[in-house]
Amino acid sequence: MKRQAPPAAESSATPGAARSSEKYQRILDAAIAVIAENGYFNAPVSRIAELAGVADGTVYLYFKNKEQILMAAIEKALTTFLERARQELQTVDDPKQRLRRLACLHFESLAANRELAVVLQIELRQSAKFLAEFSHRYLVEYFNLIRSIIREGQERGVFRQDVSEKIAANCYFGALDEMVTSWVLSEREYSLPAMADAVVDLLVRGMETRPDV
Amino acid sequence: MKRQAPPAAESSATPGAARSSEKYQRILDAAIAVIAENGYFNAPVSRIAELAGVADGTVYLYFKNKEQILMAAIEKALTTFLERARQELQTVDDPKQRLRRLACLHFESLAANRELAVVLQIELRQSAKFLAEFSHRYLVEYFNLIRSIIREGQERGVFRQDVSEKIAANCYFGALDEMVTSWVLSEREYSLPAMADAVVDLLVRGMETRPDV
Amino acid sequence: MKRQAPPAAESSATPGAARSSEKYQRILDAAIAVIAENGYFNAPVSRIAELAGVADGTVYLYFKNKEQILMAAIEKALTTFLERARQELQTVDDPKQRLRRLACLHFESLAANRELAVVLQIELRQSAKFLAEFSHRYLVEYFNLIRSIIREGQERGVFRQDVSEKIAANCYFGALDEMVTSWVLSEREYSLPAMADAVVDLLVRGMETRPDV
Amino acid sequence: MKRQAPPAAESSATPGAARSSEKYQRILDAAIAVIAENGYFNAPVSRIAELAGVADGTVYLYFKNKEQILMAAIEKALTTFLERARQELQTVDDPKQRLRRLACLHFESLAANRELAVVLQIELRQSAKFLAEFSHRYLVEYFNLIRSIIREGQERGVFRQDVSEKIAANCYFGALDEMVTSWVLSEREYSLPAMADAVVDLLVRGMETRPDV
DNA sequence: AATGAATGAGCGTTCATTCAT
DNA sequence: AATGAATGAACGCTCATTCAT
Repeated sequence: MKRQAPPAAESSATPGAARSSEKYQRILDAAIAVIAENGYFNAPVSRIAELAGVADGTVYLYFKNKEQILMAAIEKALTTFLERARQELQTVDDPKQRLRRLACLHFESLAANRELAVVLQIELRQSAKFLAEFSHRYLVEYFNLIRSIIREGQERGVFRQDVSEKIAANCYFGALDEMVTSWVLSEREYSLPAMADAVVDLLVRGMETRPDV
Repeated sequence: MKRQAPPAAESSATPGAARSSEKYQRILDAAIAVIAENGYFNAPVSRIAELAGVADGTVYLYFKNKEQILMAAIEKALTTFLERARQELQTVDDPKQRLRRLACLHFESLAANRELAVVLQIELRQSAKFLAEFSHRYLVEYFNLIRSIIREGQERGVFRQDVSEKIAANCYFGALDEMVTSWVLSEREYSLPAMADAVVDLLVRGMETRPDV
Repeated sequence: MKRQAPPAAESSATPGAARSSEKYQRILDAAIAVIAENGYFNAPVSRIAELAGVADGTVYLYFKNKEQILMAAIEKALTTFLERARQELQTVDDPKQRLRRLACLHFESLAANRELAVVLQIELRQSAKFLAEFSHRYLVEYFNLIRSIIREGQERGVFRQDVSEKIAANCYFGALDEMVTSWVLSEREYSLPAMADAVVDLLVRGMETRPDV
Repeated sequence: MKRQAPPAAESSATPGAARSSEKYQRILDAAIAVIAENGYFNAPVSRIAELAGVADGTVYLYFKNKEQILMAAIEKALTTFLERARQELQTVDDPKQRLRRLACLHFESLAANRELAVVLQIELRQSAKFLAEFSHRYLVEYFNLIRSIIREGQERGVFRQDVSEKIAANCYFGALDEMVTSWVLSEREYSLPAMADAVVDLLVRGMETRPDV
C-alpha cells in the first residue's frame, strides 16, 4: 500500500499507456487476470509484470511481496463493496428488502468482473492460514453487516427469534457464495443478478415469522 | 521376473501400482495431513512420503503426479460419503427428513476428520481449472442427489414448485458448505453436527409449501 | 555436514569421475576454487555446482545453504590444521622450538593450497558478523594453543613475564597472518615456509628473557 | 546554464561532481556506517543514499559505482593517516621512538572511529582482487614508511642487520593489524592505544641489537 | 515393488545503475 | 546538480519427477 508518489503527470511522449502511476492499478489488474487464469501459485510475478507492462522489479516498488498483491486486490474489492453496500442500504428500511438489496449488490459486483470473482471465490482459499487471516480481517465485516440486518429483523418481529442470527447469516452468505461459485465455474453464460430474487426468497421465507395462520 | 501381482482395479488416478495396497492408503492419509497443514502448494511430495513412511520415488508408483494424489484423496472421500449417503437415505422416505439426514451425514463425515475437512473446504480450490474439473467429475453427483430429493418433494407437493430445483440445491449445499468452512476456520471447538437441525430447518421452511393459511 | 549415505560404491559405467559421494568433497573443492577466484559474494552457487560437475540442486543435498559451504570448508581446514599441529607439537618440548614448529606448519599448510589460503586470508573476513562468529568458534582454539605455549615458556622462565600472554599471542599470530596475506597477494612466487625462521626469530627474541647481561 | 561551479580536484574515484562538496563527504560517512554495520555486499546503495540524505541517483554524481565509494572512503582514511603520521614523525628522531609513535597513531586513528576500523579491518577484504589492488595502491605507502624507519634503524645500528627489513615491516604491521582486529571483534570495551607500548616493546626488542653483553 | 540421490527448471526477490524530468 | 521511479539481470533456493540400482 506504500504507493510511491507518482512523479507528476502523464506526458505525451509515452506510447500507448500513460506514463506514471496508475501503474499500481495496472499491476493489480494484471495480477487478478493472471491469478484468475492460473491460480495464485501458478501465477509468476514475472508474468504479472509482463501483463502490466512493467519490469519485474517494478512490482516490488508497489507491493512488498507477491502475497501482498493478492491481499491488496481482495481488500480493495471488499472495501469497495462494503462501502457501496452500506451506502445503498441507507435508503432501504425493511429488513427483507435490505437482504434483497445486499444480494443484488453481491451478485452485481462479482458479475461485473468475472476475473475478480474467480479470484475471490477460488484463489482466496488457497490455504487455511491465508483464508483464516483474511476472514478475520475483512470478511468478518461483511458478516457483521448481514447479522445486523437479521438481528434488526428479529427485533422488529419480521424474522423468527428461534433462528440463531449467526447461523442464519452463514446460510445466507453460503447460499450467495455458492451461487457465485456455480456461476464462475459454469461454462454457460447466464445472468447472476437475475438469480438474486429466487435465492433471497428462499432464505427470507426460511427466516420469516409466518404471517400467522 | 518376480513381479508381485499388481492387484486389480486401477482408476485414472492410479497407475501401475495397487490401489488397494496398504501403502496406497498410507500415502493418501499422509497427503491429507500434510496438505491440510500447509496447503497443497506448500506440501512437498517428499514430506508426504516421509509421513507415509515410504521413499519419495515410491509415491510415483502409486500416483502419476502430485495433483493425482489430491484428486484420489478427494475422490475417495466423496465416493465413500455418497455411498454411505445413498445407503442411509434408503431408510428415509419423507423429503424433508431426507434433507435432514443428508445434512447430518455431511456434517458428521467432515467433523469426524478435520484434516479432510480442511482439504475439502479449502485446498480443493487451488485453481479454477482444478475446481472446475473436480466439480464436474465428483461434486456433480452430490448435487444430483440433492436435486433429486428436492424434485421428489416438489412432486409430492411438500416443496414449492416455484423454486428452481437447481437454485434450491445450490442454496442448500452452499449453506452446509459455509457452515463447515466456518467450523474449520473457527478456533473455538464446537459440534458441527449439532448445527444440522437449525440449518435444515431454515432451508426447508424456505422451500416448503405453506401448511396453507 | 548432513552427509548423505553414499549409495554404495563407484561403478564402472561412470565416465571420468567416480559416481557417488566424494561429491561432498568435490563441491567443497569447487567452492574454494570459485570463492578464491571471485570472492564469496561473487561466487554463484551455480558456478560452484558446475565446477563440481553436479546439478545446482545437488549442492543443497550436501549443504544447507551457501554460507554453510564456506563454513564447512573453513572448519575442515582449521580442524585438520589444529589436529596436525597438536600431534606434531607433542614431539617438541622447548617453547621456542614449539613456536617455530607451529609457524612452519602454519606456512606449509597454506602454501600447499593457495586457493584455500586465499579463502582463509581474505574471504573469511567478508563481514564483521561472519568473522566474529567464526573467530569465536574455531580460531579461538588456535589462539589458545599459541597462548598455552607462551605461558609455558613464561613459567619455565624462557619468555619474559612482563609480556601479556594474550598480546604476545596476538602479535605472533598477526605476524604470521600478515606474512601469508603478503604471500597470497604477491605476484612473485616465493617460498612461504622459508620465511618461518626469520619471523619466529624476530618474535621469539622479542619475548625471550635476555640471556642476562 | 546555471551549473554551479564543479569544484576543482577530481581523483580517479571521483567523476563529474565535486570531491570537496559537503554531500560527497556525507555519502562517504554514510557508506562507512552502512558497510560497517552490514558488510559491503549487504550495504545497498539506496541505504547509503538514505543515510546521507540524498537521492539514490545523486550518489552516482559523486562516485562512478559502489566499489568506488568504498575505495574513496578507504583512500581518504589512509591518506589522512599517512599525512598525519609523516608530520608527527618529523618531531621524532630515534627509530624505536618513531615506531612507537607510529603504532600509537595507528591505534588512535582507528580507535577514534570504530566504524572505519571495521571497514578497514574487515570489509576491505571482500575479494582477493579488491584487496590486491588496494594494497598496491595505498597500503604500499604505509609499508614503505615502516620500512624506511626500520632501515634507518639498521643503518644507525639500532636494529639488527640480519633481519630482512621487509619481513620486519610485515611482522610489525601484522602485529598492529591483529591487535586492531582483535579489538574490533571484542565485545568488551578496552583502550586500544593503551596496548601500543606492549606491542611495540615486543617487536622492537625482537629487532634491536643486543645492548651487547 | 522400492529406493533415494540426482536433476534442473523455475520462482520470488534484490539492488546497482540509468535517465527523463 | 538533483531526483527517484524504473529497470532487468542475477542469484539463492525449492521441489516435482526420474532412474539406476
